[in-house]
Amino acid sequence: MGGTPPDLESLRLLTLVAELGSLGQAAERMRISQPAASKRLTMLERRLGLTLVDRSSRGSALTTEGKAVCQWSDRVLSEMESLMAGVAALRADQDDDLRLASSMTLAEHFVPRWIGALRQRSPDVRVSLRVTNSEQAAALAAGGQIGVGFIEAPTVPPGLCSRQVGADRLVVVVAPDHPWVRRRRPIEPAELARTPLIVREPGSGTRETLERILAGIDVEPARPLMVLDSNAAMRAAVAAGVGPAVLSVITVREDLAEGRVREVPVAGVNLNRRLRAVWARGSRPAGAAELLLGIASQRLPDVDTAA
Amino acid sequence: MGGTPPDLESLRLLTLVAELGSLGQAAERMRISQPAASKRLTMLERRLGLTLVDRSSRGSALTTEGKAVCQWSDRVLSEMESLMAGVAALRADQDDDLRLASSMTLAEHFVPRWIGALRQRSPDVRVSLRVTNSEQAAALAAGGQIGVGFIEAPTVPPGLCSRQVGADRLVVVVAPDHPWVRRRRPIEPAELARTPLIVREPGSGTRETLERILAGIDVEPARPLMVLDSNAAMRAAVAAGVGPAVLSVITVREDLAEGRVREVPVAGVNLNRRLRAVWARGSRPAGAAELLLGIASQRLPDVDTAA
DNA sequence: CCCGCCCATAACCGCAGATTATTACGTCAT
DNA sequence: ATGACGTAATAATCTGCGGTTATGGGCGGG
Repeated sequence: MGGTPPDLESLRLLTLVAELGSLGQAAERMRISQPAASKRLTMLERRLGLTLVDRSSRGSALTTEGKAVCQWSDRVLSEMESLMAGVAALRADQDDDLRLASSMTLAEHFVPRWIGALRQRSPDVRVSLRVTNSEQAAALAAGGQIGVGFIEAPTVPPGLCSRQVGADRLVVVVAPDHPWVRRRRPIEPAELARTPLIVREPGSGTRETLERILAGIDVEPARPLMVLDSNAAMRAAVAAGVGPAVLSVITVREDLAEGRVREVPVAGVNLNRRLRAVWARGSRPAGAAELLLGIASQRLPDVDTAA
Repeated sequence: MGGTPPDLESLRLLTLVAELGSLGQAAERMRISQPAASKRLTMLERRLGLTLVDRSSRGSALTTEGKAVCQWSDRVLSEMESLMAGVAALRADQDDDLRLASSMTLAEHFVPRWIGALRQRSPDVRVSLRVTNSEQAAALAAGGQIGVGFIEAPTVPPGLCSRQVGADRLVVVVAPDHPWVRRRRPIEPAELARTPLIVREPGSGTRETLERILAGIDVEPARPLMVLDSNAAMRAAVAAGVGPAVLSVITVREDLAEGRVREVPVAGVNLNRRLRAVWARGSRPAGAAELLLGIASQRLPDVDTAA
């Protein structure tokens, strides 16, 4: 009764049944035969141990439970679509209409979604994406190799125009059993600077922002406890109790919500930062690039920037 | 070259390789043989058209592209985990330690995640969930049939204690080609009240909140244009141009971000509302219920409540 | 130098999931 | 009534994905 995760095709089928109100039509939309769809759905219900649809002789409607599962499925499928959009962009490395580069954080959470939205509206544009760090992305934008770059650096490098596409905040995180969790008052920046931390590699926007903050303090910063080149690795290291780290709240939102790591307040420094789209001064984005910028800034991501 | 979506097992394998640094160890963790893992990964790379891992004779490390895909995969897998947690809770309808009921909106976006976090920490608690509307959930809580209910009603029904677990805002949304999109000034509440709208069924928190707002205006409200009992159906109807609707910003965030629907500002009414956990007065949540409440309110969801 | 760990390839096989053909059930129009 | 058209379920069959075991080939450390 452990419950094996269902495959995405079945979930997609469920959403189609919800949308079209008929199992056969859903089957047609998926380019499979009607019996196949029927069996799949039965199989899905057996796997989940739930009755998802009411079959009547003039159509099928979702049960209450079916609706709930359908909504959760939508989210899974949506993430998968983002993944596919990202992959398509990673793959098309030439012969493309719009070249992008992005820092890790932005690439992880936003860029694939924007690309997906762009492709929905103009499906024929070829988009390519390079995932690097903020420094590299800015350099590529300045050099004209890409149309638009997405960076999270504290300042806009010279020679670039920019537009804000989101907001972010750095947080100090530790494992739930770390002594800092029990503190009653925020820690002081000086103490943070003296503590060996898990940090990203030089050139990353996160690292650079951190250094800029600690540079303002009259304390010799401690040597890094560990240098990692991916946010996921850092999250795992923090949760495993290796030590404290400073990370974008976006990347650890889930870990925080589920209690795998804890946030430690810091006194008196502004850890907010802006996420920006950048492009070479003089070459105003046009066509696909313009459209993408519109999508990206049309609705700024909701981020908790409050203390 | 359309690109078939990969199966979740392969994505999981990728994340395990990233975590463990070795294909063989990842295979072991997944309870499959090493050759199977090797073949799967090769297959995945062929499917996506990308080189994801650098195989060396003393381990495997992800390429830059591999890291990006791995992060996107994490999100897909995380949503699937939520789905499974939700399904497990829907299924266990008796013989359980903690009974929950939730409105649609909360059930869609938050409750499965909280349940998942709860199960991670104490895997042996049996949780059950009923998905209804706010009115029903509150009634179940008041009647003692459930331990905790999650509602989005504007007021706390009598006889219940509550605790805020999130914030939300209602928005007026229309299709991108609706005349309201072109307006330069916010629409007046009276005009909204006079317009036939797509609404949820009576008893839903969304409907109730809307009626409470429109009741404050000295205008006879128009009859509904269409009554639907699921947020997804409303989103589809709005996007299809059926008419305007008033929905939780949470449910339409993606549609807004990707331009499928547009938000129409409303003048002079407060559309914010609180998402609450409720329980019967007198029976303070204990045990699993207490833990879940802690998880839910430990970190309030980041929601854009600003105008 | 050989033994360990890593990964890839080969040959085999079982089962999930597709197909077509057929049955059964309701609704509606004639 | 009755047949036409929609719905979905069942039966029989087959293909191929994804698993297994067995084996071979680099590379590093004791």
